[in-house]
Amino acid sequence: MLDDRKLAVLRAIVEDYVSTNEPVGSKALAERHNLKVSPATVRNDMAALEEEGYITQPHTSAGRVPTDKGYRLFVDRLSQIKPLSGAERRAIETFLAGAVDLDDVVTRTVRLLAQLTRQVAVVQYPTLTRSTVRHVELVPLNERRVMLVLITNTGRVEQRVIELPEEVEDTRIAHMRAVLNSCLDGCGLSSVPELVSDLPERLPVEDRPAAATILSVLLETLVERHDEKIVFAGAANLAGADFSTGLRDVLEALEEQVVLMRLLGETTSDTPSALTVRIGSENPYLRGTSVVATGYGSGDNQLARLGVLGPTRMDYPVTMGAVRAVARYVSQILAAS
Amino acid sequence: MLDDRKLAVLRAIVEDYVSTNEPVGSKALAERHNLKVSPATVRNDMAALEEEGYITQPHTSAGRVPTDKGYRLFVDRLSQIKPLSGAERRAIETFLAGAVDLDDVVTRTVRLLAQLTRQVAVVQYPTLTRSTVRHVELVPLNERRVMLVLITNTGRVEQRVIELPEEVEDTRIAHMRAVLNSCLDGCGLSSVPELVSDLPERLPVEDRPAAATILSVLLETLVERHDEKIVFAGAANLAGADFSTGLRDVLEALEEQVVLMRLLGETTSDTPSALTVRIGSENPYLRGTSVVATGYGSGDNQLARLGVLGPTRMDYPVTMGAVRAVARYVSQILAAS
DNA sequence: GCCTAGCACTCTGTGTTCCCGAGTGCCAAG
DNA sequence: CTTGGCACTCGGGAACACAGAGTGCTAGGC
Repeated sequence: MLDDRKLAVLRAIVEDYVSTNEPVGSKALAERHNLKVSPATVRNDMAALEEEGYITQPHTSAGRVPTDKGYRLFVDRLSQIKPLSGAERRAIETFLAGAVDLDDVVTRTVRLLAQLTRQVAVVQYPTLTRSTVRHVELVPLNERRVMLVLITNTGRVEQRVIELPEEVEDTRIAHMRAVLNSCLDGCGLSSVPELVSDLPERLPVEDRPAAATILSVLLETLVERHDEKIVFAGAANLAGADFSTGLRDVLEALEEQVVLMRLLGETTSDTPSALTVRIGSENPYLRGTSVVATGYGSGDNQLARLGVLGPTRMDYPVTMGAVRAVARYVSQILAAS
Repeated sequence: MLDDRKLAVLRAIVEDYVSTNEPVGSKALAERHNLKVSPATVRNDMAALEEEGYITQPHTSAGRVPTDKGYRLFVDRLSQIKPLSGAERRAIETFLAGAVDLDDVVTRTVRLLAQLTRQVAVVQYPTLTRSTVRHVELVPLNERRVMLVLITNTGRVEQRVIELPEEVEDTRIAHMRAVLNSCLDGCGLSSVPELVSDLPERLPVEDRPAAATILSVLLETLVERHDEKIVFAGAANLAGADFSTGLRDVLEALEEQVVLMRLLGETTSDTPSALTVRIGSENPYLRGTSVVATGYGSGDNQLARLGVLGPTRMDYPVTMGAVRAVARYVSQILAAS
């Protein structure tokens, strides 16, 4: 039903439309890509492609434009991910290597990706799930308050100020800290709740109310910040593009963590580092945009997702190449620290 | 030269133009605001105002529009800051009170301000300058690496992974930590450099190379993050407005920390909590936008700045009220923690 | 001297019409 | 199955007219 030439025509349409932003007609197509057939033949193929729903025409007599379905076929079967140039690779490497902490890694990554793709980049902070506890710190602020600092092996630091139910001396706080650390050091975050459950019993009776308060905050910290935090960059790149849904909707979505999460999607457990491409109406919200995303993280320890968001009319091969490359480099950086 | 009625006319023009977004003519003006004079008289006044450069007309025979100079006069002499409603005040209070740490305070503040003003809100993280050291932590990661965590009294936490020049045992690290804390606890960040200068001499000779490395990173941390970090929210509010300079420029500026800093401006030391209003061409970059900003922080300890950025055509009284109110509440919250 | 009414004038924005050209679909011939 | 030819469609730009809002100016009234 769709022979090779029809597929070639579809590929040509996608490529031309992406680069020119204008509906592409049969004549221009036959010329630019040497298809060795006449415009009339191309027209027949186009009619077939339109019949099948891969392309459409904005108005009766204009050129053709790919549909979401057309882009999908293009991405799946007609294109190859385009690798980055050597210069780009080196630039990425040196830029990311300069990061001083996790925050910095994430910030640099998101900017880098935005610049590289000229789209909006989105990066999710590594989740705590598979991380392990590196250190727990209790810093007395005054008699009734302590600051809880939780440091994980991914370099993440969580902090909470805790109001104690009663005054507790510094030495007793120090003791609790020691107990906490001996108990949790190196343990996976997911196992913290059970490890901690019988902990109050190992403390003197008078410390238990304070300990209970501290522990409840600790557990809260673990679940609350699970994988909530997402940052984006490159909003300026939206200015040029036109979205079927208004620009406003896109900007609003970018500031809604929840929506962004849904857009980035889940890392499928079987193929963790595979690129996910969601085109137009395939997206949960924001039907008019496409999302290219992938998981990243060190080794088999899949941590979080990153990707870019842009108009459906996007250079998928290049974008996919950039997303994949950046994800790899970030994973390396994270594994090294 | 500018009698009371002319000023009233200017005020009316600004108010009408801000609310309707259309050049305002003499007839509509005489009707809506009961000026008790005829359109013709208003026209004469308008001609005078235009002569002085307070208003202008987009084309011959359209209504008048305020110039930057006109807005300036309006803000300085013709308007009063509009206080928030009781409901709004309560909403702010409860929303900010729910914050769990400094990050959260800043995030909530910027979102709140964006929603309240329907503009882009910008918040600078409290600077470290006047902060004091609450605690310094050194966490051994392995034989050659430690993590430095610096906690300040403003609830800020800075962290760095440090590569040591040689292997150092955990007990020696613990000792360094103790020395560091005894030396720095409670001291102002600005005094850290001198306090730390003779510190290596108080350590055993064999620890000095490692200590030097750690100290250099510590000092770096202090200067580097000085007042660098700025966040914004509410970019979606830009979608409706029209800027003389393109939307793209505004979005780009928002992602440039340096530009944002310049836009927020300096806190003038004599009147720290005064509202700064920069209108259109008064701004260093982004000549087409206005910025309403103010310092915030606890008590006389002025910490950082926050504000909003929007089109020159902005409801200044309301915006100024919101900025002032939010700054006050955040200052309270910070003082309490 | 200031305010007002009237009037002629100048624009912008909008609606209409017209036409060109790109692009199509279809048909018949190779 | 491919190709050339042909009639058809429709969007978008140019030309044009027109109504309406708003102005500046001048002359008269308080």
